[in-house]
Amino acid sequence: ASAPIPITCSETPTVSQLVSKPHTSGLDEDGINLEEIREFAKNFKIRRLSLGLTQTQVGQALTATEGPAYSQSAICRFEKLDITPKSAQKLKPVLEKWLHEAELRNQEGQQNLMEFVGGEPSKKRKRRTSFTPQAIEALNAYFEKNPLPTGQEITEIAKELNYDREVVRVWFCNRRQTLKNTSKLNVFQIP
Amino acid sequence: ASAPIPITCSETPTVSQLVSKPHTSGLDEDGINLEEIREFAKNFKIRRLSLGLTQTQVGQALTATEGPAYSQSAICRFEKLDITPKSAQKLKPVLEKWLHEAELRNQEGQQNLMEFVGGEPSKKRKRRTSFTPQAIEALNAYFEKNPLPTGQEITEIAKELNYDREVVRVWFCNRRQTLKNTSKLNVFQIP
DNA sequence: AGCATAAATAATAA
DNA sequence: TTATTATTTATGCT
Repeated sequence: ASAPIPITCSETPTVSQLVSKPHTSGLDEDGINLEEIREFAKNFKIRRLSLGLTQTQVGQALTATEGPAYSQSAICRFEKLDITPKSAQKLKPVLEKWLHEAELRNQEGQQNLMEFVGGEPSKKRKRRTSFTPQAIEALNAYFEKNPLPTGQEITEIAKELNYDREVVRVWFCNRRQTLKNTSKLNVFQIP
Repeated sequence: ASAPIPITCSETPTVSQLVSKPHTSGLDEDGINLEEIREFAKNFKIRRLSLGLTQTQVGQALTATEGPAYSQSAICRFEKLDITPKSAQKLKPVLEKWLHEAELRNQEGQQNLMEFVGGEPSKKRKRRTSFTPQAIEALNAYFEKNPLPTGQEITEIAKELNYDREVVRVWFCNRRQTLKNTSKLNVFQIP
């Protein structure tokens, strides 16, 4: 059979669904200890944050060291237990081992950890950009014409205004966000 | 290893600048224990995250309970030690007391913590909007009537709302997942 | 002293 | 998983 087109989503429930069921003993039908996974997921997040690592960093580091690739989304879903028990069971030991190793490196020094994670040792936060009034005016004009420019258009705008492309892209993101918030404010609570 | 943090300005230096100076004993000229403040700031962040609180929540809660108002920026600057020793010294006991109280409440249950913090107990994360508000309203109405529509029903809904059938199908998939997960989202709840 | 918003991070529709 | 939205954190400014 080729190219099956499922009409409904998989019926396999996620860990968070199963673990909240009151009458299960903590083991699912495959003998997976859901309660243990829940505990670990909670703990994992706190330990990750204690190390000062992001979901993205963990995903990228795992992708570099282990076989399969792990995206930021995958780590996010594990922490929220928004995955099936089978997936969680498979991922748990990988995360456990990696995190333990990371903590050991961290004790040897922050530098060792960053080396282990694979990122640049001291990636600094980008300096906050100050747009000139002229640039803001121009950006707003573009935004009014099209609040959701394509990648090509962003590149052109950035070139025209002589700003970094990424900076322009983020400006549009934040501008959409701000607009959405303010218009919502007007809808729900008019002073 | 070198600390590339030049203190060029003539203004009062921040804690993070002072604490990184190699040959100070940890006490500044006013007898403030900078090392202790640094330790606390680091610890405060981890404990805050363990409680699942944002800087904004802490600031708002402090504003409500204590005398002076604290913005999210203020909490941020404290955690990063981007403040003068004098300010840090003043803020530290306030944060310490508040956080301890929050942790006690948390042990009594997640609900107690949220009550203490002052936020709405079950404030749901706003949903990402790729549909128009009208469409979402309609979709939710359909979903309430039947969260698991047949292929035929999906086709009809899609036609009615003038969206692609596949788009509507996926919306229901994600909607089911999201609903189930968000109601059990609380990782930190006491079993 | 803190607002406005740029940048970074987490969550999620597709 | 990818690409984007939603949320949180950080900082330039006055």
